[in-house]
Amino acid sequence: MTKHFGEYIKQLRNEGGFTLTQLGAKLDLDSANLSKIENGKRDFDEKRLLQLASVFNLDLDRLKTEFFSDFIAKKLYQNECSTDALIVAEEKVKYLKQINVKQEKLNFTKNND
Amino acid sequence: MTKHFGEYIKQLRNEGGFTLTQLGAKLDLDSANLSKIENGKRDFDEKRLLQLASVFNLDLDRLKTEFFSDFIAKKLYQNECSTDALIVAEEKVKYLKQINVKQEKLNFTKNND
DNA sequence: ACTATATTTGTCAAATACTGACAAGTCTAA
DNA sequence: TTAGACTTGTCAGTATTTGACAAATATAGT
Repeated sequence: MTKHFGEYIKQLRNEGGFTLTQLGAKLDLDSANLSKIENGKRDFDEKRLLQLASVFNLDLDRLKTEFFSDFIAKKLYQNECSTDALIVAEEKVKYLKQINVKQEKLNFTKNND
Repeated sequence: MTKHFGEYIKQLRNEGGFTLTQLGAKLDLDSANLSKIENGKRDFDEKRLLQLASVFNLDLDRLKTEFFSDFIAKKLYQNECSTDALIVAEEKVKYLKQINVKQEKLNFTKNND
């Protein structure tokens, strides 16, 4: 388990035997900034997840899970929020998906009047 | 269940019989902007959670749970991220807390050399 | 229909946060 | 001690968020 996503990247990088400069190049990222990310002083930008996955041949969905779980844990921890929020969040995601399905059905009907 | 936190505020406001202007005043918030929040067109600012809790006499921890669960659900939904992230996040929160405890112990020892 | 109030929507400048870039520092191994 | 790796600090440019206000629309009472 890593303290933050940057630490996870560092692990990957070390396992892969890359330098900061090498990995930075693959991610379009200054090595200095990558260093900060690895040390938790900057956040890794969501938009580079796909690149990261492809550099290390990772499954994007798993990587997302890693990234967002980190993001969420940090948020809850920093705000001293109960992990009950996670349970509630799960229900809400279901609810949002369900609404979306309903909306699609409505649009379908509408477009076929 | 509400689609977003703003909708939840709207419920509270209606139950309390306030107008947007009235509630806005209590929250230091322009009524127009509060309207946008209620309709999901702006985000409610975290820093006003305490005020919100006090206006409606709500338990702050419960309100935080509501707020952050919404925040998290939105994040996962928008990024099409698996809810597995929630399980992982729970472990991570535990881990972060545990690290913090260890750190405190270290500091304690240090300060008492 | 008219008026007053409530709500919604659009816009904009100011404040804030984020990002890329680079310089300068420390660390490490040959 | 020198080269490459890594860390840290800083800063201007960019993007995002926020507060504020005007104007449009909606709603309810008369």
